[in-house]
Amino acid sequence: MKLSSQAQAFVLHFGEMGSRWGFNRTVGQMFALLTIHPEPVNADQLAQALKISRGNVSMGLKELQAWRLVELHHQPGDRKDYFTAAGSIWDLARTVFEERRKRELDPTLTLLRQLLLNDPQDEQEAQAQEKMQEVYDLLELLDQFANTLSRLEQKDLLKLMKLGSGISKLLELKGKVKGGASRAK
Amino acid sequence: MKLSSQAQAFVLHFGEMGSRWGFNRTVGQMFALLTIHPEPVNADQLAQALKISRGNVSMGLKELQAWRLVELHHQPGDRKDYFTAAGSIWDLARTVFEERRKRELDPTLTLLRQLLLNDPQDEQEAQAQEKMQEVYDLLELLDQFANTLSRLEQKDLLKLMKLGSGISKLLELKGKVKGGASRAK
DNA sequence: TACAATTTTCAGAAATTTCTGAAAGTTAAG
DNA sequence: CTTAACTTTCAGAAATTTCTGAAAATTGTA
Repeated sequence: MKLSSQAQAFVLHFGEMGSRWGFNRTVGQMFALLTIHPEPVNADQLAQALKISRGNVSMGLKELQAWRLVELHHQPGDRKDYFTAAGSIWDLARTVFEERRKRELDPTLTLLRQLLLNDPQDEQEAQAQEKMQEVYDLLELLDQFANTLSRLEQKDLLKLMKLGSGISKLLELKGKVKGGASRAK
Repeated sequence: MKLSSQAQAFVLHFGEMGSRWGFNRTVGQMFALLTIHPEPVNADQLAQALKISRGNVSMGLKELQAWRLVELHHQPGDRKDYFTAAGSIWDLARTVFEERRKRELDPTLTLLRQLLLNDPQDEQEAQAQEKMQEVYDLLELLDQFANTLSRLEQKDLLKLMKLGSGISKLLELKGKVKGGASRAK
């Protein structure tokens, strides 16, 4: 498997960005390669194309499977496992978005829920809890919103994202229109 | 400066989550502490409370300043620098969101713009570029949307986030209502 | 200017994460 | 069952990131 210099640059960049997006360099590279490569790719091909060890590829694929970003395929008469990116670019983005929501918000929500169960023992603690409650409320809202967005149909999501500042205008409508959205069943 | 065990837990957790949110452990801890602490805090207090070196505090504060998450204050008659979190919880969240957009999307958009300028040399490259274009279009849209959201007034943002699945209903309205949002000036 | 208080820097140490490759494990075919 | 093809595991090595603390730089005051 030969990568064009374009593809090479794309793959290397995803490797560099990987850590900001929640995975390590080689996982980022593997994801990039599978994303632009139209044909299913096997582990040896990945190791060769990315110049990394076979073991590393195995671990990386496990990670990508945990993220639900790859799909396993088989070629008739070949015992190797072949992989492709799991779905369209939009599907992939949605999956990354969902996984990140889980990893970046859920643990904190869980902890804050715990901490907020305790009664504050003094003024100092009461003040800290107030802040924690604010953090909790915001993250909870964000979590629900992220959840809503990732459940939207692509058509609606696209419409929403293209609204731009028109969003405010649309929000003004809410509740002002006879039979408007807020009242719809 | 003494931290209650509640505050301690909060701070340690932010330290652990730090790497997922884009900063390292001690920066995460410093951010958490400044967020729940009502009074301005100086570098020595941070070092003592978090049990880290003075040098590390200095680097961490530099990082938090780069993120625009802290504000510098001075106490009359005291030459030390004192810090507080920069604004309300909402302000902070918005800032983190904006910074992350910059760090996680902009470099990739820049690279893809570059790569897409080149004419594909063969079929293979043409196919790869098609995918890259898709990735670009999606990230560009996401970037603009993130931008729109972070410019929204808190009131509107809150309204939007609370809509839940009502979003689809509201989107249906778009363009169907006389003088609706899409046509408003 | 001189000095003391404070902050910043940065080389090397420590901690953490990632990677390799050999060995162990699994699976399909004969 | 046996074997060969393939995948996974994981201990230790390598790479990277973070942290420390002493020295250098900066700053306000007298």
